[in-house]
Amino acid sequence: MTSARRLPIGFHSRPATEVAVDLLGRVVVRRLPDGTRMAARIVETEAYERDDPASHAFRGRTRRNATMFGRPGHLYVYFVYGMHFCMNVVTRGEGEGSAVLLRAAEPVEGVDEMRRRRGRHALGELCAGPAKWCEAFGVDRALDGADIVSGSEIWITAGVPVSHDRIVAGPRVGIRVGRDHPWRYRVAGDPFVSPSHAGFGVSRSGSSGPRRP
DNA sequence: CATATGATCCGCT
DNA sequence: GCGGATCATATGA
Repeated sequence: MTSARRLPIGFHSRPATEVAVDLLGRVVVRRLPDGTRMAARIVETEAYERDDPASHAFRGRTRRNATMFGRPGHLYVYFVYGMHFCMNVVTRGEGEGSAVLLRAAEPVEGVDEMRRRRGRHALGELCAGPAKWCEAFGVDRALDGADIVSGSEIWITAGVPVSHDRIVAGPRVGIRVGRDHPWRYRVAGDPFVSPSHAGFGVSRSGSSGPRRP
């Protein structure tokens, strides 16, 4: 059965690649100011490590990425493409600039609220992508820096971890550098992952298929 | 101050 | 498969 126990600070205080794998199967819970609850099971993540040229933190601390350099166990939310938000979990330790991007999830609670916010009905289109998920959950700039270990706006419960033999890894998407690292993780065969891109997935012709973490 | 671009999504072809 | 939407951020003049 699913555990509703909240993940402790020690869970987040590890390398982003480790946390990204371990987050699969966990459940993100969102509580709106009016008390409405939403929850979704994580099926896809990406790790952004220290000294990682693809990371927002690579060129040092700025106002935008300041949360990434703060304490682990907090939410880093950023705005992209003039219209979208994406959310990350800060990992490792304060000042390190590591984080895990939450990319896709299976809706498990508050589905009607998600549908209202997304303007879409299909379950598989509510949280299948980082910006879609943020829209469904009502996550925006106001949640940048939120404490997910002890806060009451958004947190993560233990859920049911996914065994390593059911996890596949591939290159991250939407980046121009750092493609050599297979730091995008997903639950193998899960219908709620984000749409596949070139270079990731068994359906593509041979060259760079999925790998174990 | 000016400008290029992005850890995306959606609709159209 | 492709391009438009739409603007904060970063970087260079």
